[in-house]
Amino acid sequence: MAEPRLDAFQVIADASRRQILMLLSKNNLTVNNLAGNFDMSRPAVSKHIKILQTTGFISITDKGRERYCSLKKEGFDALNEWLSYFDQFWGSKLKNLENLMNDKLKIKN
Amino acid sequence: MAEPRLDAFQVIADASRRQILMLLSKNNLTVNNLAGNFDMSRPAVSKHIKILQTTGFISITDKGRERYCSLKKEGFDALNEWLSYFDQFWGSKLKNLENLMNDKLKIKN
DNA sequence: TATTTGAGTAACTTAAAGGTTACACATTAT
DNA sequence: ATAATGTGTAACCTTTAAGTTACTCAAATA
Repeated sequence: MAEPRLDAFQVIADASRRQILMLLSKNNLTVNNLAGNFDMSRPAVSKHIKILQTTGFISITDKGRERYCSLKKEGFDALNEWLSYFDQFWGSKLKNLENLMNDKLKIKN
Repeated sequence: MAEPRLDAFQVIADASRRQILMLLSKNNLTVNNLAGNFDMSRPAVSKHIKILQTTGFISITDKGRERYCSLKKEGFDALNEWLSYFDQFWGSKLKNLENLMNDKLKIKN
């Protein structure tokens, strides 16, 4: 992969990386733990992890020969900021969340 | 370009497309208007516009031989939803979500 | 100590996004 | 009618992200 230098938008453009983030939102996992969830080779996952780390989406804690991955806020900041800008067009973000929840949870009052 | 079928995340991964959206947030512009803001050729811009249209980020209104582009909410929805999910980890919006849910659902514990 | 296990790196290949130029085709203007 | 303008499409080229296999190395285990 040669360690491409990607920005936050490119980082989340990859479905595998989004899946990694999703998995880490439920448990902190090692590289091998994560790799077990994918069809691709471990080195491929390893590289995705490196990208996620260098772009601030995850942090890694070494524990012996294992490396535990966990979500990190920093990487999401640029994305939140960008979306917030456009939210001006569609009303407040809170409003969106509200609509989203009304849809998802089918709230009846 | 052969009209790749991109998802919302891939759509905004391209800096030129983000720039187009940014320009449209200030004015509704024609294809040529937009192209004037870029170094790349007009056909290249034209293809970006098509991608933005087919993925619901913009809508286009024909006016004679001109095509006016304007922002469209739909395309942003998937992104907002995805980010909202991860916002739960950083608490900033979790508070809002909680309040919202307590309000809407009148959760009793 | 020898072996297995977790993980990173190097070298290579492939698929596809993103650009270009050339062209076609309406619509508008002269 | 002819020319100019706004735009889309086709064919092509280039770059690069993303995958692979093979290898190395350090830490844990037998």
